[in-house]
Amino acid sequence: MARAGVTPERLTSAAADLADEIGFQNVTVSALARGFGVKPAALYAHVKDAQDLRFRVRELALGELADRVAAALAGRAGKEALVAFANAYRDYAKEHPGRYAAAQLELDPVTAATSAAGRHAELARALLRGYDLSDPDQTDAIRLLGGTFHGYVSLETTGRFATHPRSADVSWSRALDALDVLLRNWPGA
Amino acid sequence: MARAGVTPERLTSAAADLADEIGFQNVTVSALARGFGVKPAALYAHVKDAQDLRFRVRELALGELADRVAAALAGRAGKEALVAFANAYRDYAKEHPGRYAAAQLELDPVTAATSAAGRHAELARALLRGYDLSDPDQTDAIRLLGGTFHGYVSLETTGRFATHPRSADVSWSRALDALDVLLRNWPGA
DNA sequence: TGCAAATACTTAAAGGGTGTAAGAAAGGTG
DNA sequence: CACCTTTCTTACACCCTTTAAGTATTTGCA
Repeated sequence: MARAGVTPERLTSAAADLADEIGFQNVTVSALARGFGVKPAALYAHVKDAQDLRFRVRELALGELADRVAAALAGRAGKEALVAFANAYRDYAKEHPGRYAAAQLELDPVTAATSAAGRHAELARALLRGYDLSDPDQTDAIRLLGGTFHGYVSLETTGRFATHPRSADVSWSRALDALDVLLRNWPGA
Repeated sequence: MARAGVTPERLTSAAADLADEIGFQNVTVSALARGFGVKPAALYAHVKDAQDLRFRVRELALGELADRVAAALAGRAGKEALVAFANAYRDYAKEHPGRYAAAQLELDPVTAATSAAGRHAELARALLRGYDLSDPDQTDAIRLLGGTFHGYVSLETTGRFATHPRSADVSWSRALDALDVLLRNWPGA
C-alpha cells in the first residue's frame, strides 16, 4: 500500500490536463483517482468535494491565462497590444479547452475579489492605456472587449461559424481591426 | 396505474422549465420523471437518452430565441434594429438562463444546417441590411456582433462584472452605441 | 532509536443517476 | 370481446459522490 503522493496541487493539475483531454464536464473524482492509482475516497482527504476541485481548476486556468496575457502585453501598446492580448486569450482557449471551460465557471462576488480574475481586469486596463479612454468609458470598453473575446471564441468552439466557408481566423483578424478603430473613436456620452 | 401522457414535446418543455429553475446542468432524467409522476425508465420510450433530451432543449431554446429576435426586428432598421436585436437576445438569456445554457451546447456541422441556428444567421443578416456592408465584411460583422452579444451576457451572468460598481445595464447600452458607430464606419480591407 | 501522533489510504456502505430488458397494464381497433 | 400496440413498472447492472470507520505508513519528538 505505497503512497501515491497526492496533493491538492497535483490533483488540480491532473484535473486540468484531464479536462483538456476529455472535456471539463467529464472530469470526475473517480476518473482522477484511477489516474493516481488510488480509490476515489482517498481524494477527499485533499479536496473538499467535486465542486472544490472544479473551482481549483478554474483558479488555475484564470491564473495561467493572466500569465499569458501579461507576457503578451509586455512592451506593447495600442493596436499591437490589442492583438497580442486577444490572441493570447484565443490561443489559450484553443490549446486548453478544458481549462478554458473551467475558467468560465460562475464566480461569486466574494471570491471574485481574491481570484485571479482581478488580474484580468488590471491587464485589460493596461491594454487600454494605449487608447485615450477614461472612466467610465474605460470600464464600458473593457466589458465590451472581454465580452467580444470570450463570445467569439465560445461561438467558434461550439461550431457556430462552421456553416459558413469564411475562415474564422480571418474574421477574427478583421474583428480586431474593427475593435481598434472603435477604441480610437469611442463615442462620447 | 393511469398514464401520465408523456410525449417528447412535453418532456422537452418540462426539461426547459426545470433548467430555468434549477440550472441546465442539474436537469436529470430522474428529476424529470419525478415531475411526471413516473419512473425514470419510462422516459426512454419517448427520448433516446439524456443527450437526446439536452439537444431537444437546445433546439427549443434556439427556436424561441429566433422567434423573439424576429419579432423585435420587425419594422426596425439601423440602430433601432441593432438595439432591439441585442436586447431581445440579452433579455431572453436573463429570463431563461437554463434554456440559454442549452442553446450554447455544441452544434455539429451536420445538425447545424437543419437547426434553428440557421434562422439566427438569417436574422443577423437582416439586421445588417440597415448598414452598408457587403460580404465578406458582413460575415465578419455578424461574427463580431454574435460574439459580443453572447460574450457580454455570458460574462455578466457568471459574475464577471459584479466586482465593479458600474451598472451592467449602462455599460450594455454604451456598448450598443459603440457597435452602431462601428457598423457605420466598418474599416475596409 | 522507538513509539505516539498525524496523515494517507482502503473498505464498506448509502444514495442518486443512466440505461437495458422483460413483463404487466392500459388504450385503441376490428 | 380479443388482439395488438404503446406505456409504464420492476429488476438489474453499472458508474459516480461522499461519509465513516479502520488500517497502514510516515513524521517527529523524547
